[in-house]
Amino acid sequence: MRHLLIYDMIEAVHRSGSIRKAAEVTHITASALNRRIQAFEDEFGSEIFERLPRGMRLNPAGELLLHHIRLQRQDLARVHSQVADLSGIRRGHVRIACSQALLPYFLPREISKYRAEFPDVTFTVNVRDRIQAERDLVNFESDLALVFEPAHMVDFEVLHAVRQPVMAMMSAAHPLAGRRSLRLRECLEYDLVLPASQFGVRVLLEQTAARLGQKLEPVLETDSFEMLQQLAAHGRGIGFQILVGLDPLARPDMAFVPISERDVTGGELFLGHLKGRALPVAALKFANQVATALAS
Amino acid sequence: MRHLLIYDMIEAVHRSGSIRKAAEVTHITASALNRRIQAFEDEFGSEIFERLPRGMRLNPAGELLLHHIRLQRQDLARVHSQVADLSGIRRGHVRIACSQALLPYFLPREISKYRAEFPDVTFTVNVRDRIQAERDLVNFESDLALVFEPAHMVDFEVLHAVRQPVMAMMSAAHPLAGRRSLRLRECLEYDLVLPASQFGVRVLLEQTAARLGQKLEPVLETDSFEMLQQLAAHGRGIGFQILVGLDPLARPDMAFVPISERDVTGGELFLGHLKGRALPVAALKFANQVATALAS
DNA sequence: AGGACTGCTGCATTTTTTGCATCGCAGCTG
DNA sequence: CAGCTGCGATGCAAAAAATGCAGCAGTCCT
Repeated sequence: MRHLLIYDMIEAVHRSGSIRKAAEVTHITASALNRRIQAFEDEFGSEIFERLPRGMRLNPAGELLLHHIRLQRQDLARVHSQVADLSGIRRGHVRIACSQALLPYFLPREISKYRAEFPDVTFTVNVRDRIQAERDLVNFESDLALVFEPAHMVDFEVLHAVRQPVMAMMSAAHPLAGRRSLRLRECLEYDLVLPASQFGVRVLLEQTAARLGQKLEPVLETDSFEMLQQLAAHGRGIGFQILVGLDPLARPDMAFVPISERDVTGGELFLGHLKGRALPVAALKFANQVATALAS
Repeated sequence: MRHLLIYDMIEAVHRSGSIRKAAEVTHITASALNRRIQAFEDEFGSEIFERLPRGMRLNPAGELLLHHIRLQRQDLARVHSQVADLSGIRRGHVRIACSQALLPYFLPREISKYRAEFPDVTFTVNVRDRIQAERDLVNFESDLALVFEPAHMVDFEVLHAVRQPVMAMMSAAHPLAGRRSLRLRECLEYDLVLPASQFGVRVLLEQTAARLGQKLEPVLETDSFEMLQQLAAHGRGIGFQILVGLDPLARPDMAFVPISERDVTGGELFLGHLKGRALPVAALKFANQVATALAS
C-alpha cells in the first residue's frame, strides 16, 4: 500500500530512534525521510516526534498516532482477509499469544487440523504469561490470546472459558501414581517441582498452600514445562500442569492425577481477543475451532 | 491528509456513480482519477468497483473497504481531537442524530452550555427516527445518538438511559388541564393530535390503545411537533410529547399532564454511540454532560 | 442511426519526490 | 578545551510520479 508508506516510515523512525538509522531500513535517504516526516507533521497539524540531540522520540501526540496506525493496519488486514474469503480462498496470518501449557499438544494439534483445511493460512505463536499476552493484544501484536488465568483486564474480551483441573504428574512408579484424585497436602510430602512464579498454575498452588498455612518449597523451579515433566518422570518428585498441557497416551511412563477441586479453585483457560476489535476471518475461524475443541 | 486522498476519491466515485462525475468533485481530471483508482485496485489486490456501462458501482470487496475507510477516518478524527486536547485546546466537531423531541429545548440548552466552555467545538444535529439514527451511527455519519425508544440493535452501545413519561398537552382551559395524572382512556374522549407513526411516542400510544382494545383515531397526524403543540394549545384537542420535549415555563397558556405509568410502559430515552467505537474527546465530553443533565 | 454517456490509454507537461552535499548543533572523549 | 561523532535540517539538481489533453471503443436510449 503505497499511500500508507508514511506510516511505515513513522514506525521505522520510532523503532530505530533516529532518522538516519530508519533510512537504512526504509531504503530511502535520510534527507528524503526527514522531509516526509516533516511534511506529515505539517498536515497532521502538530509535531509527533521530539527532536533530541541523539535522535527522535515520539511525543504524546505521536504515541496516540502510533496507536491509530496499528489499529488501521490491523483493520486493513481484516478487510484483506475478508475479501480473500469472498473468492473462496482463505489465506492470512494468525498471531497467537498463549500459555506454555498449550504448546506441547493442544495448539500444534489444532493448528495442523486447521491448516489441513486451509493450507494458505500461516501462524505465529508466542509464549506469553498472562500479563504479556494481554499487552500483546493491546499493541496489536497478537490476534488471539489463549491463557490460563488471565489477569482480568478491561480490554480482554473472552470468547471461551473452560475450567482446567490442575494435574499432579509423577513417575508411573510413584507411590501416589494409582490414585484417582489427590489433595494438595498429600503432595507436599514429596519433592515439589514447580513452574516459575509468573505462571498461572504456580499462582493457584501458592494460593492453596497459603490457605493451608503452608509454604511451597520446591526442589526445583523452572520456566520450562518440558524440564518439569522430565524431572517428574525420572525423579521421585511431583510436578504440576493443567490438563490441556498433558497427553497421557504420549507418556505411558508417567501418571497424571488431578488435584481435588476442593483445593484448587478457579483455574480457567481463557480464549479471547482485544475488546472491540474485529478479527480477520482466519483468526476468527480458528478461534471458533479452538473454542469447539476446548468445549469437548 | 494528502496520503489519504485516494480514500476521498474512492468515496467520491462511490457517491457519484461514475468517474467523470467524481472527477468534478475531486478537482482532478477523469483520466487521472481513473488511473488512481486502477493503481489502488492493483496494490489492494482486487477490484473494488464493478464497471458497468453506465458507470461504477462498488463490488462486495469495495463495500468492505468503504467501511474500513470510514472507520479509519473516524479514528483519525478521534486522534486529532485527543491531540488537540493535549495542548489544552478543545476543538472538534460533534455530530448528533436525535429524536425531534430533543430539538426545541433540551439540546439547544446543552449545546449552548457546552459551547460556553469550549467555543471551538462545533455541532451537527440531524433529526432522525430511531431506525435512521442507528443507521447513521453504523455509517459513521453521527457520533452520538439521542433517541426515544431505539429499535434495539446489536451495534448500539447505551451510554445512558432514562425513563421518560409521556405527557398529554392541551390548552390551559381544557377540562383535563388541572389533573395531576391521566389515563389514556380519558384522553380518547377528546380530539387526538398525534405524531406520525415512525415516532416512538406514537408507537407507545398505539401499543397501549391496542391493549385497551381501542384504536387511535387522530384528527391530525403530523411529523412536526411544533404543529402538534400549536394545535393542542389553540384547539380543544390533546397532543402528546415526552417530558424532555416540553418546557411548561415557556408555555403558560398550556397544561402538561403525565399519562399514568400503568398505561404507557417502557418509554426510555437513550443516549448512545456505535459499539466498539472510540469517540473523539469533544463528543465524549459532550455525551457526559448530556448524561448528567438527563440524570437530574 | 446518432447522440450521450461510460471507462480506458498514449504522450507531453507539470508537479512531486528523491539523492547528494553541506550546515549547524549537541554530546562525548581524551 | 579541542576534536570527533552522530544528529536533524536544507539548497539544488536529477529522477520519478501524477496530471491533463485528446481520442478510442463500448453500451444504452431515443
